[in-house]
Parts: sequence; C-alpha cells; structure tokens
Amino acid sequence: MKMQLYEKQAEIAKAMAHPVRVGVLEFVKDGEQCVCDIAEAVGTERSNLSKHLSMMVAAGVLISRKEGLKVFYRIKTPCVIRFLDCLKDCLKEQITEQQQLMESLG
Amino acid sequence: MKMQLYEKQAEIAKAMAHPVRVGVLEFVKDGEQCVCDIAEAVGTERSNLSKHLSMMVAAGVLISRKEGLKVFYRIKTPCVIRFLDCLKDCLKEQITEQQQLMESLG
DNA sequence: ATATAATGTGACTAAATGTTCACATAGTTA
DNA sequence: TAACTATGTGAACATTTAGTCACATTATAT
Repeated sequence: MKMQLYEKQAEIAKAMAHPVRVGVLEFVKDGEQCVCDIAEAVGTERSNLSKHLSMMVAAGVLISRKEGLKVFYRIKTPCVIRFLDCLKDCLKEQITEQQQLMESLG
Repeated sequence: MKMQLYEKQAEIAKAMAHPVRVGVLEFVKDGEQCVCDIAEAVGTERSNLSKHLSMMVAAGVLISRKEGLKVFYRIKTPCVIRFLDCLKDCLKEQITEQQQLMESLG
C-alpha cells in the first residue's frame, strides 16, 4: 500500500531527475513555451526532447496545448514550481557548505 | 555553465527517484535510524539497501554516523524534508484531480 | 494538390541503474 | 583468539532509461 505511494512519488521525482528535464522546467516555469523554443533553450535534438516531454506529461508535471503547428508545454501545477525551488535550495546549501570548507582551509 | 547546475539538481532529484529511496527518506525523516531498522521498514536486502544509502549520501541528501556495530543514517538538511513534502503535495494534487474526474463521471 | 514546417513515433543501440550473490571488513562478545 | 553481528563491496547479470535515426503525422501555406 505504502509502496504504491512511494512508487508514485518516485515517478514524479524521476520527471526532474535528468539535466535536460531540469532545464525544460526552468525554461517553461514562467509561462508556456513551444517545443522549438524549448529545444533551442536546452540544446537537445527534437526527437529526444519529445520523449522527455511526453514522460514529463505522463508523470503529471507538464501539460501541453496545441496551436496550429506548434505545441506549447507548461508546468501543470504550482507545486511543481515549489518542488523546483526546493531542488535549488538543496543545491545552494550544498554549495554554501563547500564554500565554508574552502574558507576553513584558509 | 547552466548545464552543470542542472546536472547537480538532477543528481539530487535522482536521490529521491526510486521507491526504496522515498521509503528510506520517509522512515528517517524524524530522526536517525540504523541500517537494520531501515531495511526492515522498507523491506529490502541489506546489500541493495547499502547501495541506495551510499548513493543518497553521495548526492548529499543523507549523512551517516557509526556507533559500535551499527551505522545510523539521517537526513542531511531541512531542505530535503521540504523537498519530500513538495513531492507529497504533488502527489496529493494528482490524486485530488483524479477524484474530481471520478465525481464528474457521476 | 503539393510542398513545407513542427512535432511525435518506432526500432534500434548504447549507457546507466538496480539487483543479487558471495565475500570482505569492522566492531563486539565469549 | 574465535565466533558473531552489522554493514559494505565487487563482480555479474537484468532491467530501465537515454539517444539516434528514419519516417509518420498534422497543420499551414502556395
């Protein structure tokens, strides 16, 4: 029972557990963007990016909207943005810690 | 440059991107626990768990302390707990959304 | 209707991750 | 010292994930 919840949570975490996907989230977090612009921003092949995007949709962190030829992706819920911020906070703490190590080294 | 930051963030997210690891975090989040108790709580082989634990230490989300025969693991920084809470919030939102779908189905 | 543009898909290969087993290590107790 | 307990490690294998290519699909414009 618990295990099912853990699996679901792991699936959401996986949707952010790749540098390309973190880049996508960063790029779309302030508003929807089309695939072509996302591709340019994160520097990835279209077909590869397509797969990252569709798994992020499957995991429930992104949703898409079609308009003419283009498909726009955006973050699905505010909690994904908070999640992303938490990730950055964790990273900041790690960097701060390393700086303190540096300083104590003299 | 940005890519390096994304990789670091992805590494932290990876540390939570597995059901066993989510279970570990849940189990140790209120205080340190020894490997034997963690193993029992998440129901995993020791050697397998050992590897999950050491990668979580490498990613900077856990730290360990040795006392006699036992090794205790605990969450390294408060932001990891917030991170975990975000994950649960995301899951809750998804479940709520599904419930609404159910209801609109009648 | 044809050509063009943006995106997605399927099949395949490559790479990373997870799992298991047998064994190693470190500390403890008799 | 010998036996025991808790944990970690290395090698092998299995599984999952990522990346690439050629091609399919959908919408637009000529």
